Amino acid sequence: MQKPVSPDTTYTDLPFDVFARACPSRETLEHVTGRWGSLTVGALREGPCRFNELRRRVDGVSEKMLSQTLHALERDGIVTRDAQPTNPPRVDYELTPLGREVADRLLSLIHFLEGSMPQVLSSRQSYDGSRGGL
Amino acid sequence: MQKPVSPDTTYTDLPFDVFARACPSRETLEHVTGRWGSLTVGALREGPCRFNELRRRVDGVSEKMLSQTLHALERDGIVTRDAQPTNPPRVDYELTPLGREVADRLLSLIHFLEGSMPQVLSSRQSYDGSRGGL
DNA sequence: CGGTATCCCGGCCGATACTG
DNA sequence: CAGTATCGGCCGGGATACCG
Repeated sequence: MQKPVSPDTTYTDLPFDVFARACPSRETLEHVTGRWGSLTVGALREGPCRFNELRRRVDGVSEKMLSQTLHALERDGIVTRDAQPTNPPRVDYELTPLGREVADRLLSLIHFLEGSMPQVLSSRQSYDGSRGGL
Repeated sequence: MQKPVSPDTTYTDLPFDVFARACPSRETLEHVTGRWGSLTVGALREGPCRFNELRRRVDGVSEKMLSQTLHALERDGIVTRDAQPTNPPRVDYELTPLGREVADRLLSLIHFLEGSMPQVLSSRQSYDGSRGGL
């Protein structure tokens, strides 16, 4: 799966291949598909959102992890952060055009999986049953 | 994002919503998008594959993690395992029809991200630059 | 409201050794 | 070849406290 690479070239010169250990695309994929990354990007697809509203959309995320997740996504250019210097402070997060493309592909996967859960749960039962019965 | 749920119903009666904390679809999403799950499913899209061949396709994965990942995916009905009782042993892994659908959506995301890496890397530079320069 | 700093535990994950 | 078993570190991530 890895493409050959001559020793003195860097990955930035080459097509990016996520299957290669050293490729930076692997980091971005992990930011986007990580435990909280996928849900955060998916939730933002519904529109711009403030911090605590986002926390409510992504059920179960802690302040710390949401903050970390948003910083990583902002750094990668998936999300923009708009902080207004008002009191009380108001910060809006929003997907970039790049982020919207990512979100659409992610949501396609998410919705497909949600729709496949009956099949998945049934498969789990067979698997667990055949193991327990041996 | 979470849908209201009356106390005495279980999630299996309801549409599955990955944004709700207790929804089992969240586990499956994590199996499929996890650090090694996404790469394993993506690699298997190229066709059936034996264990060590798969290890080579997914650069950097350990035996232990590949084994764990494959078990979780098999349990969820994403991957089939075909063990032939020969010597030396030969085991082929293959995507199920469900797995192929998942893989296509995953690869759509992966290929999009690979193609967006110049933009991502440039965004990272701006982000890091504006932080370092303050 | 919208965060950051600190503490700390569980479990992810790599390394190694062993089995059939 | 295709795994399983065990050990240990390290870090993801929750809880809490605190700041502007």
